[in-house]
Amino acid sequence: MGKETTIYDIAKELKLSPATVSRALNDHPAITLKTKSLITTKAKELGYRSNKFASNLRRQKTNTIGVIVPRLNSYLMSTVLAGMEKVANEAGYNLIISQSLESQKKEIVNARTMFDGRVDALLVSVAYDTDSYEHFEAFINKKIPLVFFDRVIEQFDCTSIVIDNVKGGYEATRHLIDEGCRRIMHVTGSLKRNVYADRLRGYRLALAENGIAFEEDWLVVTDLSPEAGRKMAKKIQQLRPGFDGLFVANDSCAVSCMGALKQAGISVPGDLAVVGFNDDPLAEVIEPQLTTVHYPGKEMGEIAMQTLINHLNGSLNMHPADLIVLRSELIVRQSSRKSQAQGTL
Amino acid sequence: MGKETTIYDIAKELKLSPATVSRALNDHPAITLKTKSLITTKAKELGYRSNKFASNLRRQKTNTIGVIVPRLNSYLMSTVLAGMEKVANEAGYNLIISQSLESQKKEIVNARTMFDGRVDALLVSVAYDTDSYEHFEAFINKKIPLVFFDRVIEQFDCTSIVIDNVKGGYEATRHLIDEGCRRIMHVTGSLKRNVYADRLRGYRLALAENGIAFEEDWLVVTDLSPEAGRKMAKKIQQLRPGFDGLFVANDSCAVSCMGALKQAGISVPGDLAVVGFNDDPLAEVIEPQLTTVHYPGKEMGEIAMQTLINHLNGSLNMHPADLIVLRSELIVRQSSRKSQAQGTL
DNA sequence: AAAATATGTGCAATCGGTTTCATTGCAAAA
DNA sequence: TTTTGCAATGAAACCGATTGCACATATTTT
Repeated sequence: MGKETTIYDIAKELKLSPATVSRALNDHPAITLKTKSLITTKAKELGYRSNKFASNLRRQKTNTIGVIVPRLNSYLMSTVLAGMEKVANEAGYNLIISQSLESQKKEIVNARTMFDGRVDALLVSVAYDTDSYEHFEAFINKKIPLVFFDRVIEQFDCTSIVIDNVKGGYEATRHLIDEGCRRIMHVTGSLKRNVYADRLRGYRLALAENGIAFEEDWLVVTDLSPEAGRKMAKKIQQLRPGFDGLFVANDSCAVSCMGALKQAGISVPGDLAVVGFNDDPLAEVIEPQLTTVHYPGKEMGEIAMQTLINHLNGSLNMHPADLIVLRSELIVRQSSRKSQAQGTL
Repeated sequence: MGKETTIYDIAKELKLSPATVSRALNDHPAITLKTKSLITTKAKELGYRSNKFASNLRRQKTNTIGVIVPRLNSYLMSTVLAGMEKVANEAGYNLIISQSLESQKKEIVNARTMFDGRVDALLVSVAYDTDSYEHFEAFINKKIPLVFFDRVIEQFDCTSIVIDNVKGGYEATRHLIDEGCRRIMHVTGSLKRNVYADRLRGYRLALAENGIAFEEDWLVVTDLSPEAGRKMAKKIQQLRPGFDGLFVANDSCAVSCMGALKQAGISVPGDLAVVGFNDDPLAEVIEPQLTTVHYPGKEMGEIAMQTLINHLNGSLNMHPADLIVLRSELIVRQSSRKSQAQGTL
């Protein structure tokens, strides 16, 4: 609680005005080099540190960027955040991170908090069940830059950073078909979310393109949790030998499903070829290794943040309706290699 | 950029003073219920939101808690952070999160930023190579609550939240011995860090207790990355059949090591029993499933944050030298079941 | 009925930088 | 020598909420 030194203290000691001190510390061109060095030296001597509140209050700027994610503790999201933090930190911005825990209600509260906290910009990946978007309007109205990533919404003309989920879904399915699958189940998340809706679109596109008629009960909407994966395994077991392919929209669900299938004596890929999504480290560890779509999480975080910061610094005009699509690609591993694995069982 | 409404606007409209408005909005007891509801109604009508800068400036409090972690994108850390965020959010605190990327240099910069940002408190898990601690002294001097978790330092009389790493290391090693191992390699991280030093201590304790002489070259210090795990596998292969047990201080390293061992034709646990640490989801997925020490990450985050907030709110005196130790326990899975697995090979 | 005590509001200072608009001093131009 | 121009610095008004103290009513006590 020792009293902080302020620019007034520095000014008094040097018999200068606080205005000059402020300018010197901000490297204002109108101040002599000599005066500047005098002031910075004294500042160091007194252990001065700028009071951000005062500065923020005056300049109406926080140097803080808000991020709302569904959850912090998922491989994908923590990777994206790591990328964001790195870029933001280097650019001198602070990150306020909060998680919606997949609930719209909490997302609304978080958005409000960010708004009241006067963040300079907001980055959002929306929750599982979000279906109204008024809580973001305040940002639009106040022209606070708002960027969506991964799980985006088209409601507003905001910059969005995504991967090509249609392509990802298409390639995953197409690959299964190429491996000889004809009856491919698709396990996914809420179709309100672009990521899942688009992957489904890709899936259906691949089916159609190969003359396979899609049936409603090939599609299962779940919360994509590991438990959901285990439940799916049970279901698949009962329907046997209904399906020969399985495309799950998320690796952790796919992996737990594979584990349960294995226990049930169903062979992957022999009986059922499996493809996941995201390229979670789990995918490389499970046996057989999981074919999946690589998701460039860190790059997404870095690019989203960089784009935003460029915009905040005025070096780049973020056109309202910008869409940035990152490359993702299918990583083929053993879980889908039906053609080579026939002998396994 | 529309002009914000302030308490002055509300005051003017209602012909009251800003002081009254401020008090009403803060639920001050000296204001009539009638006046209060009048004011809150008008505030809502005008879309008022408090200006935190002004408030912070006046009250010298940010309602923000800083967190510095080695990295955001590790299972353990993202889980801890998820716990912290949850509690902080519920208590109305914001979290500023930054990562040191295991570098002391960045940790110093981050600490400085947190300090200048006037966080109300700071939570830290120190970087891999940190070996001087002056960057935290500023917090001590200014009596800003400083709490270490997981990777703690004894330098300061700060509250620390840890698990009993000695016990964890002891139980892991003891278990290997019970399973019949006599030559147990220990792969760990920097011994500057309590977590690794203590696990090593537990390891040696277990060896000593069972009359096994520890040899220097049983101990390998690495960065515990997956690559390190793969390298270890190669080394083990060369030394064969030097070791019959392996205790790795972290699951992701243990898992990648197991994968490489498997490829090299070394059977786990038949040839080599393996135990990891942390209970990463990977541990349950690898085959054989990895015996490991469960680490209550979410609880650690929640408890660290709750303790801190209680202290900030004055409801709990955090004695300077408080140490909170969370329970962790060995989870026995197949990777260490030597006694039952003899037949495998 | 007068005095003492509550009760509800307002005044004005304060928090610490930032910034506009002078002002001062000195050198170059007339 | 006087004027003009510019460079460096200062004075003071912000930014918006908080809060100690004063003050005016309203209520209770004597």
